[in-house]
Amino acid sequence: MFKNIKNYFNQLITFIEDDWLLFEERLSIIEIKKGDYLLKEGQTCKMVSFIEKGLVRLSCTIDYKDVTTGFATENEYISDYESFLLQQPGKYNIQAIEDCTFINISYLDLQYLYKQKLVFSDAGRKISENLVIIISHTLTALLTQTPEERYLELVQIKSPLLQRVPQYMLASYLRITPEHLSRIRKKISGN
Amino acid sequence: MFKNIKNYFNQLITFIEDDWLLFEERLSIIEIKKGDYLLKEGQTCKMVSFIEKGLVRLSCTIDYKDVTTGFATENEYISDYESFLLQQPGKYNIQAIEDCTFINISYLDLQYLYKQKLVFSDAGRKISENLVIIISHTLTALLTQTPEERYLELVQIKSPLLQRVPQYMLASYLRITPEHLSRIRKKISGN
DNA sequence: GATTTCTATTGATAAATGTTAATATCCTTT
DNA sequence: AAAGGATATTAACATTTATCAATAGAAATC
Repeated sequence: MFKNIKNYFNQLITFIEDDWLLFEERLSIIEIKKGDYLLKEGQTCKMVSFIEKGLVRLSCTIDYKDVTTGFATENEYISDYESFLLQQPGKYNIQAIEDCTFINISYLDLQYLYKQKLVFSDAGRKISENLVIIISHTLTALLTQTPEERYLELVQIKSPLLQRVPQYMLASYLRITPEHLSRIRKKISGN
Repeated sequence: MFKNIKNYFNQLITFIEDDWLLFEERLSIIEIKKGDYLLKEGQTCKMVSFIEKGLVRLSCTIDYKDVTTGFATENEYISDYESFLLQQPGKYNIQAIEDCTFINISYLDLQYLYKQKLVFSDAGRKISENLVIIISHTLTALLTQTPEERYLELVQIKSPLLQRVPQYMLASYLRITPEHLSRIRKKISGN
């Protein structure tokens, strides 16, 4: 069951067998169906979820409209990090675009582990650092690219994702209307 | 000399006197003049810099144009985190908008400290977590607000900063042209 | 203090993107 | 297979924002 999450951690850090045991007994598993929510805005995010299977989107409501701000899929983490880290009510929804299986660790269990051994604090630091890299890159892309360029990069880097996400959600993520995305796609495909 | 940086850390974590000694002997001080660069794109960012005095901007070059992506001032950190964390050449410049004094810690010294004591790894984790919160918030703002709304928030939250930054840099940061910012300001001030 | 350079504003026009509405396509469900 | 609902495309038009050009204002340099 924990093969994927173990692989993920092995890329970051060296756990000995004993660390794994301590870690695994803190994990919980949740399954939800397509369309269902793992987290709704206004709730305090209690856990970080490793995606064992499926695809989710991160969204929030702006001017009564639902805006997709990110996607995450197999072997990635998802959480409302701001809400999770501050343990305050957050602004984000996490919704399953496909049936999903999550492996979760709660805030309290994580704090417990951080205090137990340096290796856990190190792992937490590295995961945070990775997040900084990922979010920084997203931010830079948004600051420096046009919608068309962002779409092209998405096609290049996350092509498999495009097949699994409805276009209107992609448009929302790219910060353009579905109509405009449709025009960009037409233009790219060669008028 | 290290009063400000100590205050900053005391908000995050409890260092004992011994920790401070270990920490302080790893710090270095750099001063640069207005207009000069602490880091230029293409270089690998070797350190994280606490701003003791002054004001800097983070920028990168897009289509031969210089784009401001962030500001940082007294009692904040600045770095090209992506370049720093990966120890790879980066895309960002750090330029002094005013004469600056930085207190720096190098990548290698930081790795050394992380191995010494849990408290340093914990501090590093918390700083990364703070960064995640800050960058996430910036990202969300960019995803969900119009240029005018972003300007108004900037006025509210970082009013002192506005006095110190030329308007064309602000415009670049808001992702609009200086002309457009000028029009927004005119409109807000009451036609 | 005059000159020069950089910065900010304004107006006219162009380009990009959004809005609305109609139609077409695809997917479910029956 | 038909019906219904969701999603995607297309067109006409509106709005936002950028571009270009000219001018005004501010700040640095001599």
